[in-house]
Amino acid sequence: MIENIYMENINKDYTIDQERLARFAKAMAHPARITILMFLAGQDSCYFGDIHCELPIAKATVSQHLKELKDSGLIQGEIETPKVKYCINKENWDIAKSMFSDLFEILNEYKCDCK
Amino acid sequence: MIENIYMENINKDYTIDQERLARFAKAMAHPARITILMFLAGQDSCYFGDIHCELPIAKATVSQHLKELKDSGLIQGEIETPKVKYCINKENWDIAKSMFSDLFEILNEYKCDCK
DNA sequence: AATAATGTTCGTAGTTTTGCGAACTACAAA
DNA sequence: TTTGTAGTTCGCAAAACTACGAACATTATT
Repeated sequence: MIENIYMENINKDYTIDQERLARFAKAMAHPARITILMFLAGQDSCYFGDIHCELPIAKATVSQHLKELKDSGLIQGEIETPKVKYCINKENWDIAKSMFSDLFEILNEYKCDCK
Repeated sequence: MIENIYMENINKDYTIDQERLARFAKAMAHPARITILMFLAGQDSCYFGDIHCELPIAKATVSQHLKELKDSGLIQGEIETPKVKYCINKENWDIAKSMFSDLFEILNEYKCDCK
C-alpha cells in the first residue's frame, strides 16, 4: 500500500472526527463519570479522595473511571505525593465542547417528517 | 419505606440528570451511531436503507444501533410499508443539546491547577 | 399461492465494561 | 525498621456491547 499525506484514516470505516466524538461520548457514558466531570469542572482541581467521597463506589472502581476519563483526554492527573490531583484538561474539553455543539447545531431548524 | 413527593430517585446512587446525560452519551458512544445522527440531523427524514448504505456493517447491526438510538430518545422511527422512516426526535434532541451544553459551560473560565 | 422487497428478531460468539477485594507502590513519619 | 496514608494495579465474575447470518414478519406483486 502506497501511503501519502492525504490518506489519513485509511482503511477505517469512520472518519477521525466520528471516532473522536464517539470516544468523548463513551467517556461520558456512565453516571459516575458524569458526576466526576461536573465535580471537576466546578473547581480548579481536587484530589482523588475528594472525588471518591462524592461517589458510592469502591476506590478501585473510582480509579478505573478516572483512568477512562484520562485516556479520553477530558481530564488530567498529577501526583502530589502522597495524593493525586485531578483537573479538567481545558484543551480537550474545549474540543469536545465544540464537537458536541457542532453535531447538535446541524439540526438548527425544524426537521422531522415523522409523526 | 415511607414515600413522599420530595423523594424522587430514592435509593439511587446518582441524580436523574446525571443518569439521563450518561444515557444520551452512551447512545452516542459508537462511531456508527454518531454517523447515523449526523446523517439524520442533516435532513428531514430517511429510510433504513439509506442509513444502511452509509455504514460498513450488516443490516442486523444497523437495526440494533437504530434501536439503541430510539431507546435513548434521540431518534424516532415510523413504518411506511414496506420501508421504515427514521428521523431525529426534536424534543429529546433539544434536551440532550442543552444538557451537554450546560455541562460544558460549567468550565466557563480558566480552571485547572495541574501543570 | 409463490415470490420479492424491506427490515426486525433470534441465536451465537467474542470482546469490553463494571465492580470489588486483595495485593501492591511510593513516600513520610514515628 | 515498622507503620500509616493515598492511590493504583491485579485477578476475577457478571453483565453489557458489537457483530453476523439465519430465520422471521409484513405487505405488495405476479
